[in-house]
Amino acid sequence: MNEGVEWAMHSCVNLSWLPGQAVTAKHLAAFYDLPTAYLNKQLQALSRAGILSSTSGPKGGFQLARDARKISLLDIVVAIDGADDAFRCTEILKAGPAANPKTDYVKTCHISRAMRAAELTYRRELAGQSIADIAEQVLTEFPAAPQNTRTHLANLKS
Amino acid sequence: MNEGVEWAMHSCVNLSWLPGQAVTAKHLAAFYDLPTAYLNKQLQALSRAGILSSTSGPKGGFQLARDARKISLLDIVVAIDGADDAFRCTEILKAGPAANPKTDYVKTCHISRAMRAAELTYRRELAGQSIADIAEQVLTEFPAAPQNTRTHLANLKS
DNA sequence: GCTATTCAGGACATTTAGTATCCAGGTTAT
DNA sequence: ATAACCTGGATACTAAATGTCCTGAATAGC
Repeated sequence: MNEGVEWAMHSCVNLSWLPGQAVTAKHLAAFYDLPTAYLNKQLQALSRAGILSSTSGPKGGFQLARDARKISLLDIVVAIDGADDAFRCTEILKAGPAANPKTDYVKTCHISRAMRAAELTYRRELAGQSIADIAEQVLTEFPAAPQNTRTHLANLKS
Repeated sequence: MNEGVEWAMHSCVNLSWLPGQAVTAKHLAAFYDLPTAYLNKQLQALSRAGILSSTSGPKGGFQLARDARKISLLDIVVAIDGADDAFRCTEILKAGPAANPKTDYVKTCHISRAMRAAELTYRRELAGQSIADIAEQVLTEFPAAPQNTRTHLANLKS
């Protein structure tokens, strides 16, 4: 899985501490010492997916496009890593002796179906966790986290 | 995910129709028109993992090393694709302002934990499906499958 | 023993995906 | 007007997946 997924999730949690405030890619990158230009690519992907909204120009930057409770971890995985399953059925049964060229083996092959079922439980689990859930867990463990994040980002001189 | 996982699973189902009989990599590859040398690599991995047993020399080949009910889809995924999670926590929190160098963020980071939890449901699902389960499903739908597989493999002239 | 068959595994080549940088162009606050 | 900032394409580098080839070891049949 793309490493950008991790960056995107942490960045979204950070942005959740600053609702309605635009944060530049440069600041988000500096927070974890990430390559700015490359993180920017991930942020653009989140923006295209409607997870973040971006504003150009001075005082511009990124912010959550909707309530953190409505942004699931799955949303971020799909935005950064794509919607494809990890296991891709290439329908090798079509090359076998009992093959029917008309059959959609992605749907009928029992191996494909078992792998797909596992993938669905994975996605269901990720869909059930929101950025707000993560933020709340962090808040419980580190009540100072939001303020710390805000002051640290504010102190990053552009 | 490695495409060899799909090949390995189908090959194991085929081998489950021929208990106690060695089948060569060449024959297993010819069954689905797969590259012999490369499939052989996957079969070797299954052999190293104790899923298949191999015998050298004429009349040699591969066979299931244990009862198909004791071979889960997860066993095969791990043997071919490795045991690593799809999401790899790189502990970017260590580079953040509230970092504690002593902390194991793979275990304490809530994002890491959420991703890990999803991965576990995925693995639990795959661990609950055996090659025998798949074979049984195929048998129910296509009662002639075992015999067809046997005769087809037998007719593949070396 | 000799030979043919087959697995074991290392070396290598090719292709594809992930990682990363740079720049030219458009937007906007001051 | 200028500087800050996002957008997206072009490009380069690296790592992983895919695939081939070859040598060596084991073994069945003669």
